[in-house]
Amino acid sequence: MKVRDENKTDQIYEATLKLVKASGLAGITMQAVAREAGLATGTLYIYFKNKDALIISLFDRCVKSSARDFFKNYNPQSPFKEGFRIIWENIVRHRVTRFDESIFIEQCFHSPFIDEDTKTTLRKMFAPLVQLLDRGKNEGWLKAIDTFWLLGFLIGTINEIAKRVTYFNRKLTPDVLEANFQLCWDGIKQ
Amino acid sequence: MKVRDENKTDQIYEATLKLVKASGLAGITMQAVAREAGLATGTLYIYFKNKDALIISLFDRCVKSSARDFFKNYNPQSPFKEGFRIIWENIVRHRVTRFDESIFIEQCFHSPFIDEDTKTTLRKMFAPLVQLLDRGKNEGWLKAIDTFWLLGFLIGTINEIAKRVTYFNRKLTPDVLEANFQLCWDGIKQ
DNA sequence: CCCAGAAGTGAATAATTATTCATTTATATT
DNA sequence: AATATAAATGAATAATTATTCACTTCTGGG
Repeated sequence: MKVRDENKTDQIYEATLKLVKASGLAGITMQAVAREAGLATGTLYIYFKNKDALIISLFDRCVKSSARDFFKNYNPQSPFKEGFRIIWENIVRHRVTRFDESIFIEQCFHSPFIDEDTKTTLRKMFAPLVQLLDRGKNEGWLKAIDTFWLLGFLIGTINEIAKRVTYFNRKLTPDVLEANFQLCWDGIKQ
Repeated sequence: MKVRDENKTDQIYEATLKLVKASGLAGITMQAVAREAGLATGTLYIYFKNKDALIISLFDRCVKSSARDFFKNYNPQSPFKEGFRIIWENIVRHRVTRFDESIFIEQCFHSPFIDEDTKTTLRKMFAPLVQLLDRGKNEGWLKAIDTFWLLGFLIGTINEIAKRVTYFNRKLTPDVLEANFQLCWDGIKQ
């Protein structure tokens, strides 16, 4: 009996991400994904019920991958600024190195594939950062602005850093990282 | 002889923007656009050669609409901070009130419809802001960080403000505007 | 008030894309 | 080594969507 090669799931995911990065969700076809993954079209349907299932399942994987990376090495007990810097850099690095995932998530957000519930789940991903920001305000580090806007401010700048590194072929050198951190930090600090 | 109703072009544009906002470029069909615009499918082909032409033409209109709004009431001779505030607020207001256009431009950027040349054109849209930021650095208002990153920082936060106002149904009150301006300004200021 | 000619229509057709399935290939088990 | 069973294939089919076109509806000019 031939056994299922679970690597193929990843091959399919990576092929999809690559194509979405290159030409968006609108440009995706099952044939293109199969070709990119080096498989026959029919094979996709062994691993996924249909196109929707593939997209939704990949979306889920991307969200989990983000959640894993964002709070790596973060200890909620550590001093505020230290913890903040770790999370900030984690998110930046993740968005840059897995830019294809970020684009995919962004595109899914405005697509017929993802429903409102799933969007809500995604938003919960930032919960530990929200808590940390609240703590930062209590400890007097941060401006007394609604955490909702503080978080948006941070996410916005980080997303744009990732776009610029990718589109303009910039490197994420320590200098670049430091300059951008300074921009963020001076923005939110009391 | 029946004469062409140029309002229809706008009807078609608005219908497309509405649908893209609701379910992304991936979800767009000519039939859906026609239905949304209250026209027959065939009518779309009187006003546009085909789907690609519709998308590209709308993209162009959106870019022009942005360029018009971004630098409204801006006088390059006025004091730095004053000019900066005007442009900043123009962009925020435009992104919020024409959020559908922002989403559309963003989605087109990652789609098979828009080519590299067109993307380059779009990026030139910010030229007057780039100049102002350079001047701000010369006059000692801003941090000595590559204008490339200063611009990215500002665009990123503004985009996220627009997303949050829209998705979470917030109002762009003077308070909200002021708080977010403070975040941006404190970030970039020397 | 008629007519020419273009706008507007939507069902028919063409093109593209998703999905299936008969067949082939591979490999665990005996 | 033979068998059984599931993976893998890709051409065939189904479904969806873009585009056309024969026809109808307007309306400006005569």
